[in-house]
Amino acid sequence: MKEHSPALSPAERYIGIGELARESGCKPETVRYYERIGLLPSAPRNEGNQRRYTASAVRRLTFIRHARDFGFSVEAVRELLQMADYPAMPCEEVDTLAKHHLAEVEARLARLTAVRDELQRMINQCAGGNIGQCHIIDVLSDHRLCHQAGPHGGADVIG
Amino acid sequence: MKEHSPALSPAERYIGIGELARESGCKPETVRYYERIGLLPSAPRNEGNQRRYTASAVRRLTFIRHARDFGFSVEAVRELLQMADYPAMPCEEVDTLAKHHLAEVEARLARLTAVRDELQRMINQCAGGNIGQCHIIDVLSDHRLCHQAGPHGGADVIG
DNA sequence: CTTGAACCTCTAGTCGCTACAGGTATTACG
DNA sequence: CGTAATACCTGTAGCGACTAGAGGTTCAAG
Repeated sequence: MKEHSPALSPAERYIGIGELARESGCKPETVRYYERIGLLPSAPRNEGNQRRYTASAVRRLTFIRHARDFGFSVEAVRELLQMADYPAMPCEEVDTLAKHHLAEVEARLARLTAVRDELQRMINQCAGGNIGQCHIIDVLSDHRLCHQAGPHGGADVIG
Repeated sequence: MKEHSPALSPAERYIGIGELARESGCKPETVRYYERIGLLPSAPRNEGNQRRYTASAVRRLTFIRHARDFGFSVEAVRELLQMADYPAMPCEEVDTLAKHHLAEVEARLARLTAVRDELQRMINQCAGGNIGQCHIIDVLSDHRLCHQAGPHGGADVIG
């Protein structure tokens, strides 16, 4: 017996973790990871203990990957998935989550833009002499040479 | 004996890790971490085994923090520090490092901008009904609804 | 001399995967 | 049918750059 269930419609065709991963743009390890942390339900297994997936798993995983690509955290994706599971609910919460995320993205953009401008200034002002005269090292050594108002915001907050 | 060395000039005054951290804008834990990974040299200790720092440590740590604020990786900072230690060397390498980093920042900016635009579009098109009709969920479910050319680039690459 | 803040080391946790190691299952070919 | 390549399994450890906590010591002020 190759598959767990007999007589499947084409729409219910089972695929392995590799094909699922290919179709949704991630790696098998990541799929198993998502299962472990509960983003994907535990997949049914065939007789040889290998995970079998249907088209609905492809859809769910595609949703996850896409939301992750947009920069939503795994926890946010978890909430989005819960919401997506109840199509009759008002979409207010989805909207709120998306707006909150947009605000974060805009904040990061602002910081990153400031950093880019400052980096450009640093580089443009480097006359190409030796390190002792190098404007880049100067700026890094002394925040006052920086055109920013305050601190840039901490490394983790930049990216 | 309170301090390790007698008769210090005011410029050589010793401070503790807390004051160093305050003056350079990070936490004592981070200072110890930087020492552990070799960004800061092992600090001399007083008789009670506590780290004592001079103004040069403040300068070095400020340099580190500032470079990190600009988004340079710890490894890049390590290289910058080495270069800064040799002021007579040509600043070509510093320039290259900075330019390379600028290119990365610009790439991130481009991706983040694309994400912001798409998020804005998603949110604007949400009519406020229920989740079944929600454009945000639609876009996340189906990449074809996205105005992007290709994939956004993977979550880690966004920030 | 006592109290409380600051300091010490060591370990483990964060986030979102990714990469092994060491084994089993499936599949394609001859 | 046998074999070899590939895909899959579990479990654990690693990445980067810290951060947090436990459990203890030292310092500085009153």
